[in-house]
Parts: sequence; structure tokens; C-alpha cells
Amino acid sequence: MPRSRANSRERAATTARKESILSTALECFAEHGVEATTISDIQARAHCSVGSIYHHFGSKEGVAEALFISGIERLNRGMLRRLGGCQSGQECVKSVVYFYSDWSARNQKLARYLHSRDVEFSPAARERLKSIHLAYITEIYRLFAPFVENGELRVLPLETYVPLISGAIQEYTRRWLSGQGSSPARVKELFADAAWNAVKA
Amino acid sequence: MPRSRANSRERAATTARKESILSTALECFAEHGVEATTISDIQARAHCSVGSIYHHFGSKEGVAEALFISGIERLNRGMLRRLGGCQSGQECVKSVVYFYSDWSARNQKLARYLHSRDVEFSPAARERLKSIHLAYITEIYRLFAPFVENGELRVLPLETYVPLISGAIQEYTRRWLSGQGSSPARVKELFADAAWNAVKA
DNA sequence: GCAATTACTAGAATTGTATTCTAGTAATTC
DNA sequence: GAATTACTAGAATACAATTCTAGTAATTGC
Repeated sequence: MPRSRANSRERAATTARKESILSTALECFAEHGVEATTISDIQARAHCSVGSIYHHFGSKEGVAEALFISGIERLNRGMLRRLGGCQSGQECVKSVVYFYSDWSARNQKLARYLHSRDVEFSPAARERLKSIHLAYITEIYRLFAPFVENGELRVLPLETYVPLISGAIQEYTRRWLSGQGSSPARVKELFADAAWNAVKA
Repeated sequence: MPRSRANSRERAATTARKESILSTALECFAEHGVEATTISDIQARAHCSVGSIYHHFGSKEGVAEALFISGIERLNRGMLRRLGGCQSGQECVKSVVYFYSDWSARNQKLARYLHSRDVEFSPAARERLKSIHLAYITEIYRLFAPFVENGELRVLPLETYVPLISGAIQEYTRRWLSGQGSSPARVKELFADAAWNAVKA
């Protein structure tokens, strides 16, 4: 049980160093791509040694995976916080679109990185992502359930809600982040309405 | 003007070898991922030399880019062929969803590869992809235009049609290809209806 | 307070793979 | 049929990921 929970035994300096490595890695990846970024690049810009990176992350791929996972967790956490305050199904659904679009604009480098890859990862990382996603959609569904029960939202297969609601804005955002089209801010109403139409009863 | 047009000067054996390299690369990438695949892996399974790969594609990244681009072109070509025969806006829109879902199921390895990356590429490849995409949505819009004009479809910003129509099924398919949820075939009606609702007048 | 243990860092040495280079062979052109 | 071009081969090189050895700083148990 190496990772993540109850890091009370982990020194503060360690957490700081790990975060500094991850944020430096994001800068490097954003500038040159993952493949073109070398461990030396990260090591030099994060002011740490090669050994330190390997001690904490095991490999370059390990850095990439940790960055991806922490990014997904941040996005999910933010989304759930935002949805917690919604009063109606419509508000809930539209908030998904608004939050996604705002978050991506505020965290462009990270959003771009999250869009780029999850297929190259180790089986372990993939399992981890799957379980994170399952926990996330379970929570999402728990928030939506009341509105399904009161007839405001359609009853649909569990795994279709996320694509139906956020698939379109995600695809638009992905293209915007890679240089096509204009800012999602200008079209998010359109996508929010479409999302609502897709799942309202 | 090295690439792509009027390859009449290119020997048949050459075309065959290039295609054999690309299809071998797809097998290898699908099995181990791009990073973990070595030039030797490809070279051995394609029964050619290292020099041959470098002569045709310049680098490992070059192989990955060529594979990606040819995949996108195949997908786009198939889509346009399919849409050519549609009589109504509704048929057109729903056909996009059906074709996307069917094509992905028929070409899983390639579909999976196409979902995985386009951010790591060279500026040249990115430009190429942009122009391919522009040509594609222009053609799509040409097919849709009559139905926009006769009032069957809404008037929307050009670059929103593709995400609104195929964003949701793409996201669902992406998740399916990486092991989550059940086959798109079982839910494609749902996504086709949602697509239609998003763009009908 | 101090020995023992653990967590972390450093950087040199190794290993493995992408890429380059030299030398060809087969096809085409003139 | 000579010259040129397209292609292939595989050895040599260069470079970057990873491993290894030797530390230093913090923490724990006494």
C-alpha cells in the first residue's frame, strides 16, 4: 500500500518536492511533449537530482501517470464540489458543461495534457484510473438520482450520462486546445442546452 | 514535394512495403504502446531493415504520425461516402453516429490508436491534420448545407456541428475501447437521437 | 541524548534504443 | 547499356532512461 492515503508519515519537504517535480514535468510536457522531454530537463528545472525523481516515481512513465492521475482527481473533485450546490436537474446538467468549459480554460496546460493520453499507461495505472472513474460516476449518479426519481431526468444506462452530457463540450474543448475554433466560453450555452435536451425527461 | 500526391513514380513494391510497415506498427503499438515499441520490433515483424523504415518515414515519430494521418483519412473518407447517399437532414445526422460507432467496432485497434494521441506530433504533422480536418468539415458542411437552408437543421457556428453530433458517441466509444461500459452498438440509437435533437431546427 | 533505522538525495556508471552513416543492389531513365 | 535514382541493409554512434553506490538528513526507540 505505497501510495496516496494518510501521508502523515511523509515529510512536508517530500510532498513539496514531489509536487515541484510534477508541476515542472507539466511545464516540460506542455512545451516539448512527453517523448521529447528528458529526465534531465525535468531534473534541471525542478532543481533536483535524477535519483530523486526515480526514488519518488520509479520511471519517466511513472511521472507521466502520476501527473495524469492527479489532474483527473483535481478535475473530478472540482466538478463534484460545484455540483453539490445544485438545486434542480437542469442546473446540475448545465453546471457540468459550464464547469468543464471554465476549468479547461483556467487550466489549459493540464487540460491539454489530460486530453492527450491514457492509453500508453501501465496496467496498474489503468486500473487506478478505472476505479477513480467508477467512484466518480457513482458519485455523479448519486447527485443525479433524486432528479431521475422525481421524473426531471430520463432513466438511462449508467455509463451513458457522462458522454451524453459532457461528450460534446469535451470534444469541442479538445479541438480548441489543439488550436482549432474559438474559446468554449463563446459557445458553452449552446452545449449546455444540448446536454440538457439529451437527458431531460 | 515529397509526399502523398500522384505517387505514380512510386514503385508498387514501395507502396506495399510502406503499408506493411504501417500495419505492423499498428499491431506493435496496440500490443505494447508507442513508447514501448522499438524500431527493432517493427523491423523484425515487418521483415525489413532499420534503414528501410528510416528511408520511408524518417523517425519512429514519423511512423506514428503517418499511421495516425492515414487512419484519420480512412475514417473521414468512409464517413463522407456514407453520408453521400443520405436524403434528409435527420438521416444524415444519425448516419454520422451509426457510421462512427460501426467503424470503431470494425477497426478497434486503429480506432483505439486514433483516440490515443495527436498532441505529441511535430508541427508539420499538426498542420497536416488541421488542414485535413478543415477539408473534412468543409465537405461535411457542404452535405449539410441543403438541410440548413430548407430549415431542417439549425444554423450554428461551423465548428460546433461535429462536436454536437458526434462528441457524445466519440466519448462513449473512447471509454468502451479502453475497457469501460458495453459495446456502442447497444446504445447507438440513444446517441443518434441525442445528436439529432442537438442540431434539428 | 544517542544509536539505529528509515527516508531521501546525489551523481557516476551502465544499458538499451533511436538515429546516422557507409556501402551496397535493383530498378529507371536517357 | 551507362548513368541516375530509389531503395535496402546492417554496422557504428550518440543520447537518454535507468540502475547503482554512496552518501546525508530526519525519525524512532531506548
